[in-house]
Amino acid sequence: MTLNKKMPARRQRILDFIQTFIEDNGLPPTVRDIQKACEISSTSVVDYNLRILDRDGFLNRRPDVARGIELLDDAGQPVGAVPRVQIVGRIAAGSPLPVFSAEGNAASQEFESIEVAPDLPKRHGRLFALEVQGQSMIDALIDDGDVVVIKPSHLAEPGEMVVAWLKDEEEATLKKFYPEGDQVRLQPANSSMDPIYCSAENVEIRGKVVSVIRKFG
Amino acid sequence: MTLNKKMPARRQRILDFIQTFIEDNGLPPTVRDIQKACEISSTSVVDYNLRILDRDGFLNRRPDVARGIELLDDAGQPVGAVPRVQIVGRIAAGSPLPVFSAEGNAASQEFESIEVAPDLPKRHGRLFALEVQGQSMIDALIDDGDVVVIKPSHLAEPGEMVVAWLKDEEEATLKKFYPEGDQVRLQPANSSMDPIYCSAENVEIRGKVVSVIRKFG
DNA sequence: ACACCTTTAAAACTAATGTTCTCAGAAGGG
DNA sequence: CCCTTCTGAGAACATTAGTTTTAAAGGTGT
Repeated sequence: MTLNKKMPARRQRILDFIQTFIEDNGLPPTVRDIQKACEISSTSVVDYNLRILDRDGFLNRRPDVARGIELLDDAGQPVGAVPRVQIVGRIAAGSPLPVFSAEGNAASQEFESIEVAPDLPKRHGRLFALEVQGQSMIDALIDDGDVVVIKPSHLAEPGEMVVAWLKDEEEATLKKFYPEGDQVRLQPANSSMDPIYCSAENVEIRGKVVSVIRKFG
Repeated sequence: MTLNKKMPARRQRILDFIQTFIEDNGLPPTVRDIQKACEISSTSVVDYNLRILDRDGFLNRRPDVARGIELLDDAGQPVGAVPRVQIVGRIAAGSPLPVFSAEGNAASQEFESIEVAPDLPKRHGRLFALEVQGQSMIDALIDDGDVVVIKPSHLAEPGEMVVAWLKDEEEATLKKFYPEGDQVRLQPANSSMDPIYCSAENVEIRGKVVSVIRKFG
């Protein structure tokens, strides 16, 4: 989605410079700032490239506004905005897991969102969150009210903490994932607890746990 | 430190507007943006007030730069920088707690920092963090490697999660704080565990736990 | 070679925007 | 009361900065 066609080196350099400039100075650069920094002979060339970057969704330009450049991330959202992830539902032992839908969050507007550290979305892309209800995840060292930040995925590397759906039990659980042949070992984070063994067909990975956040007050 | 003298309502309004504008638009406002929003009759009045706000350390103005306003926080640092809290040390059962010094972090440069959600520093001010080493905090549902975000304080309200230093035992612990006469009840977060009772003299509160962060990958 | 599109270039134009000048009322101190 | 300082107002000024115009060089496919 990020690039269908090739990005000319000069245009990439412009894009990189804008990001660096904003980080360093707290405000977007002017056309002439870009011109000098990228060693471009004319402002019109900068304008030309900005026009394309705008058209291709890499940034927004506010017409006739000084420094009116706004960088967009891969999801088309302004960069530098407060990083929020939607809490798409609650998770508890025995309760059905909400569906992770990358699009069409129209129905989930009733749920809140939570602020997270900016490096999370930066490193993992689009994320969702679940609020844990009850003490059922205590073996994963996750308390009532904790928020679990999740990257949607159907695959996982051995050892990764995943949101697993046990089909037969109709139960969601947070465990470390270890495939062992046609069996799967699900290891609780609390190493004093015993693992669960399931048949691979019975386990459905819904996502990887990226972070657990507990807030007080 | 924030204000020695009175801040006129209009000047405060300008300051608030600048902050809101930056949050909403991702770039600072122009003098005329401020003029319209704050219903000021002349740009020179805006300039006059900005000059004073600059002199008093509330913001930086870059001369002759469009939208060259940069808001500063109470510590004189640019607002909007990535929110980081210093990890001032590690905490483990039986190990001495590092001292929380608000100033003079010159010696603690060897430690890393961690990105946190922007609302944490916004709500609680200056924060520190400790990285938990080992399984000793497992009764507080805190795992090896978790980062505990702390607001320095020597007082706490009943029920708050605190960093407590037990003098006799020379031990740091994270528990919920309940004063009971000249006794103190320290309740683990995991409600299936039993509380500890100490004499009030033996307990020293070092800070309040604001958040616990666990990152994977 | 020829159309056609992309990209670069130089210069000028115009709107946006920071700054300054002059004037005036209000507030406080001697 | 007069003087100074702080604050506000209106207008003009000067620079910054987005935009446009025109032209041409570099590809690509036919």
